[in-house]
Amino acid sequence: MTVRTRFAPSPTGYLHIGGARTALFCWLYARHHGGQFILRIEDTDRERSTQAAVQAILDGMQWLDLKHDQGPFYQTHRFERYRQVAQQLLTAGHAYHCYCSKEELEQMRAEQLARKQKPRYDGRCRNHSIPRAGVQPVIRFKNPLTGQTVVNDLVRGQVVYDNSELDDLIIARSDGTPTYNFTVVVDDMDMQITHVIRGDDHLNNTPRQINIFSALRAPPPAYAHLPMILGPDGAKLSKRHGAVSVMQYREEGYLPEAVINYLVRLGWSHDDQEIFSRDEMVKYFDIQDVNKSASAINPEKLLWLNQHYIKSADPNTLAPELGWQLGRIGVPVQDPAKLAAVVRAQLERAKTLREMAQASRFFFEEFSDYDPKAADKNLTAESLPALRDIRARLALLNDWSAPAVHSALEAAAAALGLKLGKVAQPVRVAVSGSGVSPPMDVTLEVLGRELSLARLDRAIGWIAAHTAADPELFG
RNA sequence: GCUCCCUUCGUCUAGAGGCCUAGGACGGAGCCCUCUCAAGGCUUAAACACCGGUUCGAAUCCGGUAGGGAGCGCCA
Repeated sequence: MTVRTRFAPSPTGYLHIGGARTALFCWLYARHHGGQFILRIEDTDRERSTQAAVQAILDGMQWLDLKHDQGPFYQTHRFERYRQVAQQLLTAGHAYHCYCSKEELEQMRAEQLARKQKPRYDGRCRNHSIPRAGVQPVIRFKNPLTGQTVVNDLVRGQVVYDNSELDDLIIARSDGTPTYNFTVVVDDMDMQITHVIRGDDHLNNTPRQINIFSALRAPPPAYAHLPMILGPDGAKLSKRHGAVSVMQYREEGYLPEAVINYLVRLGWSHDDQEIFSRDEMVKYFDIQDVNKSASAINPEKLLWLNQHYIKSADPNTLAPELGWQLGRIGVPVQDPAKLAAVVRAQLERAKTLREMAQASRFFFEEFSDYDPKAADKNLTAESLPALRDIRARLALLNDWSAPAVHSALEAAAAALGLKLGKVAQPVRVAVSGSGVSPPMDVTLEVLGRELSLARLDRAIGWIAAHTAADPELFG
């Protein structure tokens, strides 16, 4: 029997971290066993489901490179099938019409709560359901009254429920549309799902679903309920911290490889390994190794992984993403050929591509002002000779390369009897406008001769103007 | 309230009765390297929720307590 897993989101919002992790585990399990991964859109709630949300989910999965083998199947396209199966249950005596009004049910519920009981349908229409004029009945599933239902969960182990705890759930609303616990069973059965891997908020639904399976005389799939993902503060995920769209991670400059690697280690591990390639994940992933307890998101670790993947990426593949990030912060990229070189220069000093873009503005556009602190410290009368000297040496270079620039910097330092830093730092401020940049030699190489010399001239002029206006500097 | 689930450093985790003086990773601290920022290297602090039991021996097994979570809809 080939393994078939499914990811079954309801399209009421974007794909967030929790959903992505569920999708990843489903995908991994299928891949690990050479099986198939099915995407199913659970859109029976027509009020809340939107096409935009479907697209957002598809986009998110594509960005994370989680390809499904079949689907997407839409539950709204299968209403005829659900009607048919509901009828089958009715005929076989496993379901019945219930004419209770919503008000009646609400009252029942309130009374039970008042008596400190678990709210549940008391089955008053189960044996004598009396049609009421003008009332369209719902269909309820006849849950077994006695005995136990055992869920052999692949991550939780054996979980036993008394059937007396379960009530007769509605499988079709009065307007004829089917409900969640029913459509899931029909779909998992029809789509021959072998392993249901989902969030553990569904654990309590599982015995009901198993009972429907038996009424349908179909074998239930194996179940694996994944622990929740919590926000960094250990509280439930919220939009403030993590329950954001996975696409927002792209916008913030994360690589999909980093997000996937982060997610796979949330609730799963393989010895002490932290970094996993796709192939390694597929090879090692097993549901047995999934943890039972919820895990909190650790943004620092995600950042660390992201930096790891930035460092080890091919600069050429990152170049377009950096270009995109620069565009997002309003920096025009006239020379896309420069992007890969900038990536190479910044690889080790950016945790996200957005950070990289912010730190790389000066490569692509003129800065308006020097960073005041950096200028105060480095663009001074004292540094003027060094700047003039290095400017002259650089102008003479016929090989504008990092090693050549480096030699020039060293020569200038030696000639003036200064440490390298005393020459390099003023140059850094002159060409980048700030006190932080990649090493001077590669920065100048990437910047190019023309821009480098122009910015040195600008700085020399700036110092002249500012020191002249400030006699104190001459003591 | 009822049912079900969970509990190892701040966080992610290793650990299936002796290999545990509890290992790794992120983050923290310190040192080294260094033209800035990083990256890198080395060092270091930091945890078995609690109480009882079983056992020669328990982070590991059992029971209870406490804390946290989920579910209980004509939502999914």
